[in-house]
Amino acid sequence: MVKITDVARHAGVSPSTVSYALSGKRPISDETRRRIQASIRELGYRPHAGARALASSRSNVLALVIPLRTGIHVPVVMQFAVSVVTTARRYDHDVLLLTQEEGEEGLHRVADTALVDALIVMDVQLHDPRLPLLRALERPSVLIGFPAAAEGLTCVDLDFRAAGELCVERLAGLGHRVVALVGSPPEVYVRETAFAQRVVQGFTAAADRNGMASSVHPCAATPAGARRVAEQLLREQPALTGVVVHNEAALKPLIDAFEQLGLRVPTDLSVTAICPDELAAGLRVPVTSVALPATELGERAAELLMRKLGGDGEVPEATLLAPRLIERESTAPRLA
Amino acid sequence: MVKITDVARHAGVSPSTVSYALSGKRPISDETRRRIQASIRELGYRPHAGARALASSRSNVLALVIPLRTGIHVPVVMQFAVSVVTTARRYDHDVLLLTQEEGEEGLHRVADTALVDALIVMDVQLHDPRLPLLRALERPSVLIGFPAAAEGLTCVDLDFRAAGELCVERLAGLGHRVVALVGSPPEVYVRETAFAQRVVQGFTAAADRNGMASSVHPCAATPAGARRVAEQLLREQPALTGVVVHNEAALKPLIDAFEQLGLRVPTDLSVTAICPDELAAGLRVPVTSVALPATELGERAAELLMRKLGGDGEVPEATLLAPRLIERESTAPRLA
DNA sequence: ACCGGACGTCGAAGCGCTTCGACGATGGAA
DNA sequence: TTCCATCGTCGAAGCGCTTCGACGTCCGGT
Repeated sequence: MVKITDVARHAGVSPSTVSYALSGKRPISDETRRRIQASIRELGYRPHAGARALASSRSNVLALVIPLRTGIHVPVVMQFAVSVVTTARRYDHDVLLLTQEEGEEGLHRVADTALVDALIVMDVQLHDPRLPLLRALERPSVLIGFPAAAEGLTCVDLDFRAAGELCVERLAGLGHRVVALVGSPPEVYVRETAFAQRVVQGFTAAADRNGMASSVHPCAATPAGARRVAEQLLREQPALTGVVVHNEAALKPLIDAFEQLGLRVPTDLSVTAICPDELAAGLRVPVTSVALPATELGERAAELLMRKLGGDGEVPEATLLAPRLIERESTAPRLA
Repeated sequence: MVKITDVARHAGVSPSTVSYALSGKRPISDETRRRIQASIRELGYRPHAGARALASSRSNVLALVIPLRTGIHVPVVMQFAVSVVTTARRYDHDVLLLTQEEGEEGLHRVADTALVDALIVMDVQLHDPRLPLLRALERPSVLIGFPAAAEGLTCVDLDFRAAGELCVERLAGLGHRVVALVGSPPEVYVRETAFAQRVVQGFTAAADRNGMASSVHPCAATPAGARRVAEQLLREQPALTGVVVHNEAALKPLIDAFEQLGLRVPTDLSVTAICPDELAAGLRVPVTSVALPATELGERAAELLMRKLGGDGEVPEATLLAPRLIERESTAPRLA
């Protein structure tokens, strides 16, 4: 193994000069720097990660905790992970992969051994048991998703409220006057995450603002549940022409149910959804939807972390990404 | 930060004794060990990863290179990654995530800086440019997939030949006498990977062994291509009752085409496939299939790597996992 | 002409851990 | 009883890097 002293000798300088030439933490003359760089190339020098970490107390590694729970859309997680890795590399950092299974002990381990400099935690629950730990940890972290009490934590997520609004605004723009939100299963509104409620808020606010008649319907994540909701809507809201779906599992069966009940999409009924793009695009009738911007979330999370590590002042505690609606074939102007 | 000297002082021993108590590399009396462990718990000691890596030249981190190319099934990659992480943890190792994008330079970086002790490389191509590097690297590696020349490399993969055989044997067992293999797109047989050819070999061998009439049909990965192959099969092989599909993209359109042409699956035609489970199980007619055992592959890869690191003698260069066929609804006995 | 500061470099002191050699104590073999 | 091997522990020497303080040199300001 070629080490810094070898480079120093080869370039005719001291090891510290090589180090400074590499880090730029002190001025080095162009001439010297060039000579050092030539030596580095010639000898194929690579600084030893462990030694560097020990001396500088910086490992240049981030931890990424990925969820394992069923129900989350795998391609989205993957997209996110890739985006984090790519972004981290731009800042000369690597990414250590942890599974949620490791729990708090895992966080402790990588943080306390100084294996990583910082952490990104995905799939944060409303009352996540890891929160106190993340607050107490001496290393910075960024969460994906918003827990109930986010004070003192840096969080990134899609702005679900705005997403709800956006779906409604789109339907309003197409002339729809009566809309319904088909939401997550009832239990989700209680436990898990706050995002479900945020969607409801946005949906309702936008409907009110536009003087639309609106209603909200939690929906079980099963075909039968979707069918039930579809029937109920037809019965109770005969004037309904616009639906917003925030329930991945129910989206397809819901559309099927509507069509079986005699409503064509988008001719009779316009549908928008908040769900992964692949899901929306892959249906028989591709659905106009607001996607979860996994790549952008990953990038933001990594960048926030780098800023925290850099000590560039404070970073915002909450980052909400603006939703973007992708027009597909499930929406149409309301028939006069 | 609490360090080993703190623990040593607290326990009334020397730092080296603490180290030996932890590593077990020298005998330590029960009494002393207990005292040390109590001190560790009480002080909350965690050895510094960098220091440990520097002193022992072992980082206890594996690199995992995941593919980004489109066309590979994301959930399978994810399953694989999780499995590697889980297995690595059993051996007290962590996993650093690299994307294929980093290429050879990335491998060099993590290996030469001693950031990782060993590497797992997924999605290996037939003539992968990284092979010479992996051979030359001072750190052990395991490949997922078989390149053209695998000498000197440790490779793990599904036994695609046996998978082809298994599909045919199943059809033979159901009484089918005339079978066809609908394979990968023509270009795949040239470039990319050897697995396509292995499936053909297995398919043909098993058909011959069972005295079946058989034919092989490369197939473009498009609905139109699938349709074309279906039509051709009906025309040229009127007695055909069994099909093996080794082409993810063509599976669904192929079945659709058959049914549109008047063949019911499985009544008139039995179909087996080699493809990810989710795909096979998610179709209108769930398809009897041989799955890619991602979890087991990940576990095997990690375990092989640990053995190589442990220096427990030699490990086999090639590990082929036995295929397992999952019975679904696309196969039935041949009608008399 | 003189002084202060920036520039460019060096030497040395660690960072926290592992590991090697050494050494007394113990115990079984001769 | 003597000797040697083993056990259990210690001290010291690094592992390869960063960083701090120091020191000459050069330059511009006064």
